[in-house]
Amino acid sequence: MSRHDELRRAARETFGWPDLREDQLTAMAALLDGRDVLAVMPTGSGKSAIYQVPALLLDGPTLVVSPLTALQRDQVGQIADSEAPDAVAVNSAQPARTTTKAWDAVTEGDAEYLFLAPEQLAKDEVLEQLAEIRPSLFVVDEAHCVSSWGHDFRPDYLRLGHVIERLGRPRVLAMTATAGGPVRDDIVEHLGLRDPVRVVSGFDRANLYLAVHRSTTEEDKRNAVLRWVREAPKPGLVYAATRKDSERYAEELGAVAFHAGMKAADRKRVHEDFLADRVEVVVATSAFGMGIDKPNVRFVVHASVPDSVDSYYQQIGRAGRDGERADAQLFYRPEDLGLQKFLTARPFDDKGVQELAETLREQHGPASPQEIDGEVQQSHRRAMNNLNLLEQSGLVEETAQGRFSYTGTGPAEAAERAAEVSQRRRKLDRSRVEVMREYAETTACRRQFLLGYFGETLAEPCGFCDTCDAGTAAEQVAADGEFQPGASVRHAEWGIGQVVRREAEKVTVLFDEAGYRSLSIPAVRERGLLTEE
DNA sequence: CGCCCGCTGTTTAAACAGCGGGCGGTGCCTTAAT
Repeated sequence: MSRHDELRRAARETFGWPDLREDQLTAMAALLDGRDVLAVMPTGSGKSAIYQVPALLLDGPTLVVSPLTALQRDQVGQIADSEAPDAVAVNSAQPARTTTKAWDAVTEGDAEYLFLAPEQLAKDEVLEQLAEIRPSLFVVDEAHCVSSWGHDFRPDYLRLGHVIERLGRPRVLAMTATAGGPVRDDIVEHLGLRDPVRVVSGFDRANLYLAVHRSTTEEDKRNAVLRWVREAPKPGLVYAATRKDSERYAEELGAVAFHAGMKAADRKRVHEDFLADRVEVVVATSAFGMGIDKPNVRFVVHASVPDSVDSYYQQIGRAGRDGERADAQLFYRPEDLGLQKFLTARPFDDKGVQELAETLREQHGPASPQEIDGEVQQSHRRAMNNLNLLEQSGLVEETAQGRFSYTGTGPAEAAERAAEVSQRRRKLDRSRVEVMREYAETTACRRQFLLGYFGETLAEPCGFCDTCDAGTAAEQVAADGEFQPGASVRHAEWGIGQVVRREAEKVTVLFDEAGYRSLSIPAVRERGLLTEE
């Protein structure tokens, strides 16, 4: 029996799925062959199947790294409802007794799927247990978190590559619905994927109408948001930039707020009420979203720009999953970009890096991250961020299984090199905010813009966005063939990059060092700023 | 970087302008105190 037939049969018999799509089969077969896989596929396209089915055919349990305990609970429940072998979770949100049972089930081979957050994998005793179990498949769900959270908010995401090594390098599957170029690179690099099979499928959401409303004053914008949402078909979702704003809009709209400052019970209730159509409109910060798979969301309104096109696309992707018309409306003021720049520009922790470097240098022999964490007067998050920075600076190396040593000279060098790494990151983050500006301000086709950002091309303006309606999209189609998306270019100051977007008079390039930059074509021509490689 | 809120001072004494300080988003996990 061919690999594909074998997979189809397992899918049918165990999960009751009548057939698998070609891209699912490609990814699954690659895993059976022992390859690493990066799957970038829209939500609702059966991403989970990609690990659930091959897991049945591989010896040894499957580890699934999942960012939220709520998601873990949902997925465990979903598998329990099928004929598949058992799934369990290990996290702090469940009673200790449940966790003990979960470990027993996995150790004795009674459970096939084990869900945990990356923070669990930062603990030595967890790694020791897992190493004995010898998992055959390592899955990173919502893998964009590696990039969006790993660099500061949840640094354990950036350490998963080491965890994979430590576990004897099982094959790895990284899955996400949204990832532009740098995010994909981040995932591949930090998970240490080896020549991964990349399965990337359709980004276009043709039933989403895309539009941007520009306002001059804050007050005008507020009123425009309120007016639009009041008149729109429901249910819908409004994204606000701050907690306070989400509450204010919610009150004015007679809607419900959702943000991370709320009590867990309240958040749970809002989530459930929205899914069950008991609440028509939720006004949320970016906390709301992951795990929301509701078919009939008629609009996603942004009352403020998010921090990147990646986030924007992720958020508007929650609208119109039933395929019916839905709206993605962005209410834009350039001033709102300031907040996103502030939020993505966390200061470099000079003292912390020095303390960590000093501690590492004085230790006897290589140490585990947990031991290093215990030696410094810093929170886990700070310590791991600083360890990650030192590692990216080339000053820390894994010199024994799961243990790390300092290879640099003094703390001064450490601080200097780590600051450079940190600054490069910040530049990229800022440039991603700038691309959000470009989206909001373009007169070209918005869909062509979004798809281009994710490396897909749409030959003609889409005819289903505000710029197409206004007739400006057609004017922005470049008349010549120079600097087309994908072309490699070189800039005197910013070095090597790749064209991600071309308009009639403008080109946007993703530079390896400087992030996203937009250049005017006349200036480029006149001063010979860019050369195609 | 820009807002909002609260304080000050002004002035058709109850409300309003002007100014400055503080604040702003994502979730694990842990453990101590009720």
